[in-house]
Amino acid sequence: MNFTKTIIHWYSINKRSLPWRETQNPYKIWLSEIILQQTQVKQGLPYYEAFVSKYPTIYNLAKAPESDVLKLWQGLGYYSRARNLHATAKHIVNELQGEFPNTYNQIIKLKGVGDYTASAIASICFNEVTAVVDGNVYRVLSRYFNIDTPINSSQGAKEFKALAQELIDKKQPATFNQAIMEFGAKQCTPKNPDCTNCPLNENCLALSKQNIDQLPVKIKAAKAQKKHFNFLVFISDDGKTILEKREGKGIWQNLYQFPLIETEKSISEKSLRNTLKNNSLLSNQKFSLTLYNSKPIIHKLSHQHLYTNFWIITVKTLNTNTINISNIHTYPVPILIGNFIESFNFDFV
DNA sequence: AAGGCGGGGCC
DNA sequence: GGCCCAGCCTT
Repeated sequence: MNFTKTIIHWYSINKRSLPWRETQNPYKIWLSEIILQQTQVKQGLPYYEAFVSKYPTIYNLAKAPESDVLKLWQGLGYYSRARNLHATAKHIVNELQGEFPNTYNQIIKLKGVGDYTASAIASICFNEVTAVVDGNVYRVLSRYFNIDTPINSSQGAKEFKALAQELIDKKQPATFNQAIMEFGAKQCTPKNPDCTNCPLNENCLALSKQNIDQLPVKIKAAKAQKKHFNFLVFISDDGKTILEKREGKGIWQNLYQFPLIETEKSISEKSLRNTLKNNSLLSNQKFSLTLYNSKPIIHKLSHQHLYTNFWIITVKTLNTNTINISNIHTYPVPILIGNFIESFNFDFV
């Protein structure tokens, strides 16, 4: 049995039951694909359910405020996905009369949709013969054919796309695309793949050459930088605090945070106290300052390691950017802030 | 071509 | 600690 037939047969036996596999509705498929970008099924599944429940159609999503969409996305990461999702929903409703584009060439024009996502939607919803290439596909193909072209190079992207396009089942592109991804996720895993019980082990070139552990080849990313984040958790006598919206580029765009002092090195309480004396948010009032966490909370992002302190500052009154603490749970915040809010007992206020 | 962009899970 | 995950966008 050849590669394509074997993969599809394996899938028919081993596929997981997942909600987006029960539909060809382009809105739901699109939603699931955006959620699953760089995200494992287990992590994305509850978010998919929540979005379908709160926004059953693209019209519901288009009508929502961006802040609500970000709130529902909170904790999933890569928030540009949520911003683009919302912008694209509005675009389809307002400019395309609510009609989801139905070809790869049209779909890929949508904001937040690249080659992978366009191929997934076009094949699953509209039966177009266009092969998906995601992390799973890179791994399966690089191993089966023993290809060492770096997968995160432009040459690699072209090469693997062309190979997948050759292998795709022209009569059932949707099934093949989902099958090869599922195969990568459950059989040809990154670590310790179960090659002994693999239906492709007879002709897998990397296996015969003992190259499984070396493939796929990936150009290494730069190491994460360390930063020191000092969040100022103001609490006023009348139950207010300060949350600011992160504007511009950079992490957590359009999410909210406590006022932040970012430093190259860690900052002492004494030095922070001096800095605060001249802080306009305090307008020369007396204040008390205590560090909430006993040691810095290390929040690891792909490209930054954030050494974080939460400083509690009680003060009589606040004037700028204040919110009522009783409403704090309605703002979209990065999970680093969200975890703090959850663990810190604001109820006494 | 390279770097930015999250958070969780595994080893 | 490092690596990976149903990638995309900007520079």
